[in-house]
Amino acid sequence: MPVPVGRDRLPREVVAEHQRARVLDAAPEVFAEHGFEGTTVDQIVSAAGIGVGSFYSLFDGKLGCFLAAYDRVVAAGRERLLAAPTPGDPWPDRLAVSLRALLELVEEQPAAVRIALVEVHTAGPEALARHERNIEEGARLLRGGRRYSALAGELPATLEFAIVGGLTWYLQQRLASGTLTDAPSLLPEVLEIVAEPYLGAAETSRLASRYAPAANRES
Amino acid sequence: MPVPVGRDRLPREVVAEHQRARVLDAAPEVFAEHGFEGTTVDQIVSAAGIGVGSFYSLFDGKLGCFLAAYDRVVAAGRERLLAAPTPGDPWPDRLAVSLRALLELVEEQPAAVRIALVEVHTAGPEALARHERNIEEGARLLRGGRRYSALAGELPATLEFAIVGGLTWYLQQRLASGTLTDAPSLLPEVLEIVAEPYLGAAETSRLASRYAPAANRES
Amino acid sequence: MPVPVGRDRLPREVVAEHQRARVLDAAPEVFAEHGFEGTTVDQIVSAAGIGVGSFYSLFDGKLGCFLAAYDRVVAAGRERLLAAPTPGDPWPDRLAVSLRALLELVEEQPAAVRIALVEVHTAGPEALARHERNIEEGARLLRGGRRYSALAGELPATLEFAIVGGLTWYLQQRLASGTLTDAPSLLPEVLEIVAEPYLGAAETSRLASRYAPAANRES
Amino acid sequence: MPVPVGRDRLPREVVAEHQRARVLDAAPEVFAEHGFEGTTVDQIVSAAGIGVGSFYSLFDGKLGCFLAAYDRVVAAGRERLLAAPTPGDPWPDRLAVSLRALLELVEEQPAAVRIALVEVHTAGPEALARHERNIEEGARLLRGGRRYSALAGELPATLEFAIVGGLTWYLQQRLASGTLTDAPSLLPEVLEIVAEPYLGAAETSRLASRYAPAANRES
DNA sequence: AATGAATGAGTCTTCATTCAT
DNA sequence: GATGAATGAAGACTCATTCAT
Repeated sequence: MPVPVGRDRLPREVVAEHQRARVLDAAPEVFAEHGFEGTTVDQIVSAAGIGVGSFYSLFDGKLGCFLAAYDRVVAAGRERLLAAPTPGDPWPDRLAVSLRALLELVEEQPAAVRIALVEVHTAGPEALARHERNIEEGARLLRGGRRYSALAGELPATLEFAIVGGLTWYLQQRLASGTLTDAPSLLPEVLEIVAEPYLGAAETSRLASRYAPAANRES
Repeated sequence: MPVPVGRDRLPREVVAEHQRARVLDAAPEVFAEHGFEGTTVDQIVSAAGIGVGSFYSLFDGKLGCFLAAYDRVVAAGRERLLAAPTPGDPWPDRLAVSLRALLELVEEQPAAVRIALVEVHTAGPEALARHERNIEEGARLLRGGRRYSALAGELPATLEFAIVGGLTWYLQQRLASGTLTDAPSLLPEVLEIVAEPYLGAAETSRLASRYAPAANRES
Repeated sequence: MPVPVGRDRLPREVVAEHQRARVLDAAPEVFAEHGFEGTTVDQIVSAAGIGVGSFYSLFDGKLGCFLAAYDRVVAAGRERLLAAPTPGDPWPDRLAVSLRALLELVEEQPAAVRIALVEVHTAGPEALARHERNIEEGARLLRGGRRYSALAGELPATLEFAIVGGLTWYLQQRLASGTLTDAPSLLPEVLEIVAEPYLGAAETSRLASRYAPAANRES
Repeated sequence: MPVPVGRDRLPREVVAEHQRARVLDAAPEVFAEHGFEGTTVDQIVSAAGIGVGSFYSLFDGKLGCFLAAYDRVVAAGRERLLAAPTPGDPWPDRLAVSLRALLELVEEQPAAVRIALVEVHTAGPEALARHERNIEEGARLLRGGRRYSALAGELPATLEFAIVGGLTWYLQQRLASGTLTDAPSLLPEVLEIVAEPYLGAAETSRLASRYAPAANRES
């Protein structure tokens, strides 16, 4: 594989991207800890190990930084949830695998999840607008499950929003209480919230025992 | 000029209580509009028509005022929800009537509902702690419905939290979009979220048609 | 003379006005020393002996303070120049007396004169606009002298602006060089600049010897 | 590959000088638009098409750049004003031709004139000192006209400063108002300000009609 | 007891200057 | 030699809280 001729195009841009990445890596932790309003730019730059000046050349102020971090967190999460399931599998299986991936994400990056679900509400109208678009996308994906429901016709139009809300609440609660050491073990409960309205209790239970780790199957 | 003995022992306290009430009446509107961090003490005292000095003799700072307003709003809401149903009635009917009362409350005092469900997340750990206690109380009340469920044994332990989360989300969404002109008509959907896990689809539907206003029964 | 009934309406407003006055007294010195851009709000509040917060409740920022100081300085100057001459006197005499008053003002309050004539150019468009209006007023007043001129018809339309410019320049120069210890003695030169175009050299000379202090007549 | 001896001894210096020239060409426009304090180094280097690093190796900071630009502008202006008149001609004619050249300069390079006459006041003491030296030189040149004045003995010592001040003011006013499309046509007024004190009204008028463009002679 | 004028710590942001590449 | 990314000191301004009247 031939290396492109030319001395070092990379360095400059790579470094810039690298710095942006450092900030976007550090920002969620800071925003998650203090909230959007309570976070100061100084806290962010300290955590990222850059100067204030660099921060302002990298982002359009504190809000710009939050939005960028939010977008990145959401993009990474979407990617992960969509990449997890095997393409040809039936919807219930794909849903279960995606939710398991979500739980793993929550365990690995609680701060990222927190800014995507909680802090986004406090960062002004633009953040809220983006959040709503993302929630709607989530609801749209979920709605695909209606074809698997015997009760499809009776399901209320806002079901998906209620599900997303319930799920968010559930994760938030776990996040806040700090008791989230074995996230994947929560899969049965999460499936209960998300899948049961479409598949019914019995099928949901079967799905849970198929995808939950062994440790939980015996409970 | 002799002052009548005991002239204003009462008045003083009464006036103080009256002023506290004025502030607690005005505060939810202000906090709901600007968020906790975004609200200034000046905005509160202006809305309440008192001086800053009085404010600080009445409350322990901005946070103290928020907590007091939150407590009052929650107490009034609990009172209302508990007082609405007829004591001897069966649980499903009492639930439906309470939820209808909740929807009326949302319509009448959206700001109060908003600080109780949304802004409370941004007012620091003490606010969060109180909120969690209240949510737990709500979940405890709801849990009483399990005895009516055929599936009682299979219901996940966190079901009630998910329900509260879904309900909160649902109300929040409606609140934010500003389209909440006929709150009581939402009763069927709300029952779907709250009651269906316990009573099943059929019974929930029957409950809805019994307590929803006529206008919606025909839909 | 009966004192108005009522405890103390004065104090509050008097104090407020007093503080404003303190700032407006101190500001010209600071602005004159560092220029508009070079002056910091901290320098102003230190000089005035108040806190930053008070400053911002008194004025609409640094520019607001400058404009207020400029207006006050101009108003005081106009007042002084207009009040100096004896109403019934002929124009040349009134002009001479006004100019003598101006020179006294320059000697007493060089900082005030400096912000009115020099710094005003660096404080943005609003300051410039006000300055131009004032200059035009000065030119208008001066134009009254044309009726005393034998050459009235031939005088260029912009004569008055050139005179004001020349006078400004002259004062500025003296101000800048710091050699302005006996301002009134400059009256003959100032009359030369301002009055000569209207009255001619001979009459101007006579005017100067009539209004200049004795000490200079012999030179 | 042998490099030709002495290949680029010149080029290096030439390039440096070339870059300096590019900056000094661009700087007046920038300083004239934003004022000295309001101008950022970034604006200058962007306009000049060089990097910040180069800027700092070329000049001693922003002030150094301004001073260099000021000097260059003044030198070019002096050159032009001195080169315009025919050496052997009488002083009044040489003055008229120089002033016409000045007006052409104002029309061609308003930004240069602006930094030389206006912005120089806001660039600190060193700039002011240089400015004063230049003004004094102008006054000295002007003073040569006294020998042509019948009133030579009576002319005040500061006449020349007042003339320069009046002229500056006049040009500034025209520059600021943006109405300076046909600068040479202003020659009669400018002569009125500058030459009349020496030559008297009649001779000044004759001078104007001799050097003003035809279009104005008929007025 | 009630008021609101006064305070100043703390925030976001800009920009002249340096220095590693 | 030239570049521009990085720096951080410094500025304008806000607002929770205090305290003299």
